[in-house]
Amino acid sequence: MGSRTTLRSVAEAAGVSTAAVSYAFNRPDRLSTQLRARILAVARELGYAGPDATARSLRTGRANAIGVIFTTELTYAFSDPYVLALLGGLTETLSRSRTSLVLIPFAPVVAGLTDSQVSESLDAVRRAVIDGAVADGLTDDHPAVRALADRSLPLVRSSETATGRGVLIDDRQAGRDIGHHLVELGHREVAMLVSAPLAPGRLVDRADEAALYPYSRNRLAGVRDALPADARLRVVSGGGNTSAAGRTAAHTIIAAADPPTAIAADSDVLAAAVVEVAAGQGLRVGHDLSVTGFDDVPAAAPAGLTTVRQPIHEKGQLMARMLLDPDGTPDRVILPTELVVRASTGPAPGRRGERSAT
Amino acid sequence: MGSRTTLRSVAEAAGVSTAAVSYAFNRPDRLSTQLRARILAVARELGYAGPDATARSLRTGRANAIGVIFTTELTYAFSDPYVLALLGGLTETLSRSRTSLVLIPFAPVVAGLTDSQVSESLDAVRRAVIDGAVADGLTDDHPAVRALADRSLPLVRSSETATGRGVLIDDRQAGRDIGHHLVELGHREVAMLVSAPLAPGRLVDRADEAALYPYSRNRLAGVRDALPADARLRVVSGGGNTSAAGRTAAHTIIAAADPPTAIAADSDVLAAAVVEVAAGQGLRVGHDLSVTGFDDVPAAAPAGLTTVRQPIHEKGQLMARMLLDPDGTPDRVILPTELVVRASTGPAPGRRGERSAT
DNA sequence: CTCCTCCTGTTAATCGATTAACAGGGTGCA
DNA sequence: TGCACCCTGTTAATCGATTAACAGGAGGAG
Repeated sequence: MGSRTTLRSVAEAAGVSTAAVSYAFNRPDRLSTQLRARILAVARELGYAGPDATARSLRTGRANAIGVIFTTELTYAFSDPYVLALLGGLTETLSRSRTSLVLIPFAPVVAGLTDSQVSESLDAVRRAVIDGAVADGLTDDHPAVRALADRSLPLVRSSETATGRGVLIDDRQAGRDIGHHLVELGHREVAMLVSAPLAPGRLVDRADEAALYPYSRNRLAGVRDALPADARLRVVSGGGNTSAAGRTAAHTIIAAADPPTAIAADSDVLAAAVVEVAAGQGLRVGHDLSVTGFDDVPAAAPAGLTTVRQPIHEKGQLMARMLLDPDGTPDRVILPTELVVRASTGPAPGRRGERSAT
Repeated sequence: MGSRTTLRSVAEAAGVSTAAVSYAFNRPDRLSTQLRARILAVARELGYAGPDATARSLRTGRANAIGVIFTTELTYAFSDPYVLALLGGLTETLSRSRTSLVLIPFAPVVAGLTDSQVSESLDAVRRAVIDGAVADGLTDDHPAVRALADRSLPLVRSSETATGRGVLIDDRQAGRDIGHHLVELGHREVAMLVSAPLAPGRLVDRADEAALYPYSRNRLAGVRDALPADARLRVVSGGGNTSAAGRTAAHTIIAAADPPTAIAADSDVLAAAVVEVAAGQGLRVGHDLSVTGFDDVPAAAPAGLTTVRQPIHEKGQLMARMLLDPDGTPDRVILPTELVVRASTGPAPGRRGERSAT
């Protein structure tokens, strides 16, 4: 009376031990059919729906859930095709083992956060009842990653510098592929558009490069590798990887006194924004201006976007599997990428026909 | 040694009570600055990252998380714009209170599930460590909803028959709005395309109607209300609310011996698929065939789709707020909808020019 | 000098389960 | 008859914290 019904109250009402009630719900074979039936009947009568989830988690040490950290505004995250594909892969694998996915919010790192904001944000990370977590695109020294590591939770990362487990792609090689493709087409004036926590359109100098996401840095390095000495590469911030930010940045680039002949974007979202702006300015994409993306999201093919395909869905599946079955999976996997050439890239203007063999 | 470090081991190492350690982490003001510093130092030394999340949840009775049930394949869910908008609204509000969102998988009800499949699926629902849950588009007698109710967790629904709390729209009125619009345009041969757990393209008879989602039934009833006696309405299953299923259904409808002049779809996704198929068959949408959708998702405007706008994002925000602050929010809210007329609807063929005033 | 408060820290009950170890009775078999 | 083994069910320790109630000492007011 008064207090909620628990395993114990059911046991008392049925005149058995709490162990018996527990077995009635968890191990039917440990009890005679009649006793189990009686216990279940008493439970139903008392409105007892089964063992409490939290208590069970505490006792068994399993939460049946894994977490994923969101450092961007969650609202935006649900419009990012990369994130969606990753979530799709994760949940597909998780749901097979009846494991939930916990979306953990962390204050977006738009501007610098004060310490107290960070520690407040960390609260959600610390309080999350999970068996492991996925941190995609976060550096080792990100507060959330650190908090997770401190909790000594199994962690899967997508970062190159992964300590512990990771599923990654060779961003630098992918960058080279893009670079070579553009160079082959005769481009010597290239702009790289990276999503970064910097104002969209802003020119990224060497000092700023530290602020870039690790994958951006690597892709950038790859593009640099591929460019010959006589080529010029400028790096421009695309802001938060949204269409709007991409358009802003695209305008800046295109309006420059000496615009590039090719723009290599960090993501298909940004690339699509560039294509849109370019078309709006009367430029023929693939002729007057070449544009490349990254990821090969579903929208890339219809848009005719040259891009690097990475198996995002599989990445999510694999990350989930690594957390569910640590022993049956490797600690580190590098997934293949592939340059997909479509209509958005073509010979550099003024050099048409010069395309070198293969 | 051997065992993980806990609040207790820190207390012992520091030579204080466990209460002191707890206070050091949760209530700085209860301890002298020096003692707190000493405890924190000892904790750091021992690699103690703070109170265990699960134990804390058990003791305080708060999980700092709310759940949302997914009955469709999760992979698909992340491509459904309605779901994404709802999730966006939910997470936006939740992240402000540092609350996580738990995505709980439940076996998709494609075909009939066996009892054991259902009870296996229910496991995730029972084990979810949450303070409340959102069940969108599920009937009262859905096993997952029942399981949640049995756990006596606060529940927010979007269903008309909501027991407890709910955020809903007037689906029937929305249906009437669509019906009136089409009737005004002179349409008398109308097909309603509903997402339902039935084969796409299949004609839905009165018996099948019980299998429709509640919102579909209500929208259907609304359309029926609006149609005059001389009009004919056929109901067709659009399957699982995907483009692919929608295209299949669209083909069936358009290929019929006596095709309708207007197709009212249950969702913008289905409507867009219809438009695509119709265009592919050389039909001019808005002239030869009128098409309406539902939701007014982002893609609807560019596609020129006539549809009913519902404030999905706000719905999500409100649902979250209801769970976070039960006392400060009403039990039941009906959100407004609005018919948005665009180019996909026009006068019925053979009646052009007859459009009645307003 | 006495009484009252405030400040710090401790005691101990409690949240709601799981499960290894044990025990008693029935069966099967030699 | 004796012994081993299987079936059922119980005992009791444990998972890792939170927090109301209490207590001792310091300082202030009267």
